[in-house]
Amino acid sequence: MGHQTETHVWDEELAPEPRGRTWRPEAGCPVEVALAAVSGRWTTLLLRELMGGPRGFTELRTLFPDLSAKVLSERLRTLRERGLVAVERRRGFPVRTRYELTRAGEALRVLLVELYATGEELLRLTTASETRDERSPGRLEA
Amino acid sequence: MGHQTETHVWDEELAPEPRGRTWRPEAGCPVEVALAAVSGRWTTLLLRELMGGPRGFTELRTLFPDLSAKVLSERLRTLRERGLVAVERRRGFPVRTRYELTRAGEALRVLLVELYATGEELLRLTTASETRDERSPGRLEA
DNA sequence: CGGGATCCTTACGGATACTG
DNA sequence: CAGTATCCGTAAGGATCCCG
Repeated sequence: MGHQTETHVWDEELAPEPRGRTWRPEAGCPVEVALAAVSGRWTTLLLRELMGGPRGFTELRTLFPDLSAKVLSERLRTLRERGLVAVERRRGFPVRTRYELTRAGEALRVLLVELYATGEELLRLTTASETRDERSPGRLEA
Repeated sequence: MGHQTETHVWDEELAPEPRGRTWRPEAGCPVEVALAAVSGRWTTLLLRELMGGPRGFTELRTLFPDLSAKVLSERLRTLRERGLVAVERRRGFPVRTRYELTRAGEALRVLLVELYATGEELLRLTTASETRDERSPGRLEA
């Protein structure tokens, strides 16, 4: 069976190149990469906070009282591993740590803004008129 | 203790209004709403496909051979519950079903495009130069 | 101060089999 | 054709305690 890749018509906006033209969730697909970056509970909140500048561990704990130390350091480690956050440790006593976004981490700002905008749009569309089947009369192709 | 909400300086772009100014993952936060919409394995792939027009159940199964019937119908049900997808059933034999995006579902297109763009950017920034600490000398506030 | 180690519980995704 | 029902393994998130 020839794969459907050959015959399928591709939306140039949604899948401009081979990496996006996948038929399974592939780690190399840009969409998956971006989603992985912001995935996990608390992650977007942490990113939002780090967008305001470097923060310390305890500082973050104070800002997010319901976030346990374990999960916080887990999130921060993941963000480090993904190259989105960098750490700086000041020796001495007490120990000081600063977490800050890398360039890659800062690149997520646009996405966060878009997530917010889309979320608001969804809230508008789904709570305003609770009419089932929102589809308007004649519009499929713009 | 007065909550930090009163004293915290807010990024008007990241959190323009109270719903985004949360200190825990709240379901009402627009960012969470948007993330919930695209969350789950296979979800973005299904959305990408539905952006091209209505699709049938078996059609989707054929397009995604590695996606089991259980997970597919699970995803479709979730998307329906979130008001992102609508179903149309043709009676008779054999049964025909068509899944299509609602207006809310179509609103996700912009987000998918942004996810792709951000993902590519991340791939660029993290694979090109594998230098640790990507931060450039002097730039925090633009 | 800034975590790591351990344990537990639930949610998720996948495989298989069956039905209107 | 278009699903549902059942079972199962893994991973994610949280609670608690401990340590340099």
